[in-house]
Amino acid sequence: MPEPVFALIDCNSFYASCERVFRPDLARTPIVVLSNNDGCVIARSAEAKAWVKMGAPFHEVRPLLKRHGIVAFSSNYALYGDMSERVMSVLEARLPSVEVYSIDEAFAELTGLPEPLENIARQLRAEVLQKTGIPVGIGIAPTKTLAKLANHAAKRWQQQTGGVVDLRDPERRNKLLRMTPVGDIWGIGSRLSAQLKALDINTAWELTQADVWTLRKRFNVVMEKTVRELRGTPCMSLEQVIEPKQEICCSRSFGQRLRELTPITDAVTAFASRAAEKLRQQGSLCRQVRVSLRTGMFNPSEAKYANGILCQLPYPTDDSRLIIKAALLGLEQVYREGFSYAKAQVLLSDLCRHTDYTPDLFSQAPINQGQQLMSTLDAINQRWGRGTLQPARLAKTADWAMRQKLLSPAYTTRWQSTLVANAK
DNA sequence: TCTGGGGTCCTAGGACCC
DNA sequence: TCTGGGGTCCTAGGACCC
Repeated sequence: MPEPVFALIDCNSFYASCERVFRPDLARTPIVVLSNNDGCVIARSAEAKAWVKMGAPFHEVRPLLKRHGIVAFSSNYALYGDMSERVMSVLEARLPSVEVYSIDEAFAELTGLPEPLENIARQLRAEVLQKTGIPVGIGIAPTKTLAKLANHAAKRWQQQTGGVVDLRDPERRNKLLRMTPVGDIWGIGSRLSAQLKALDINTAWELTQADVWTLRKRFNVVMEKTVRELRGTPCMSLEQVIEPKQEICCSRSFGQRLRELTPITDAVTAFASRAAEKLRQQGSLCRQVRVSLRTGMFNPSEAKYANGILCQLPYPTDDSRLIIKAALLGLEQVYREGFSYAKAQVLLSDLCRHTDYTPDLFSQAPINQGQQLMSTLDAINQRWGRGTLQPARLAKTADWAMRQKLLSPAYTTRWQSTLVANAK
């Protein structure tokens, strides 16, 4: 058996790069992309990174953006999702096994491909750029955790490396491990990093030198796997099968604070409806609906309140109407007068596969009732764009709708092409 | 007099990721 | 005025059973 080789392919400043593909005039202009509601900065082009921190509240950095000529965009997930599919198709066409890990990252196994792998990676990089306009970095290593690290290095020393780093050479690996802070490792967040520092483990290399069993006892198996992977022993494999999600969530901050129950009811109806749609998309049923509601958490002068409630459904279902009904019953119990609410969430849990569920003889589950209606609804919404058909109770213009003042056009979607066609 | 112990299931909460 | 959204895995501890 040949030693396994993993690659991590990661798009550079993905959301910012997507915006730039359709705005070549901004090729050298620093760009940031904002979270929903234009709340905070969630992506920065390379030039913007020097000036703006990740997660910085937009309203705080606004003057700074202006001062440095940084252009801001509201997030446009329809666009990013579409660009992501294009990038992944190129990878899947070229590589034998690909695991799409997130919207902008994929792992791949390069085991057995002809050397030098670095050349394959460089060609791949060029092809993705040429076909999609998106620049990527590629890390190569014997484990996923090390491939992540290699990818970091490829981005950090883009000029010197040409965006590709192969960490299979132990000497090169140790050199990099010694200069990597422990908190930069995949799987070590801020909490664990602080705890490790308290044990005088500051760099990735020091972590590889620590005793695995002690670490396992002090932390958990995840930590153990991380350490073993850093030492070069693969503990994680490529996962190509997409498992159905175990929870489905739809949550948004409102565009403005809401005090009255009515507009919040509208929002929760919309969130429940969207969550039910996702549920049907993956062919699952749910038994539980959790609704939660909260006020703003940052402003000290605002009265704070946060509460959630779990509603059991009488039988597993994917029917929007039942899910909305349960969510609204929950909302009534959670809502208190006198607060300014900032955000609501609908979470579907205790899921099972549609095909696995057979209602027993005496259950109250109606067989197939509403299924026809739901699939028609989904078909229309897929054909004409999300929200074409909605629950009747939803108002046309919503008080809760997001603020997205800086949204780019939907360059790539069918809905947009229809609009353009009509305009002609 | 004496008040077990082991296994399993479930849930909440903590930590992480992008 | 204004601070995202959507997930996963692991563990501890309680409930329950025998």
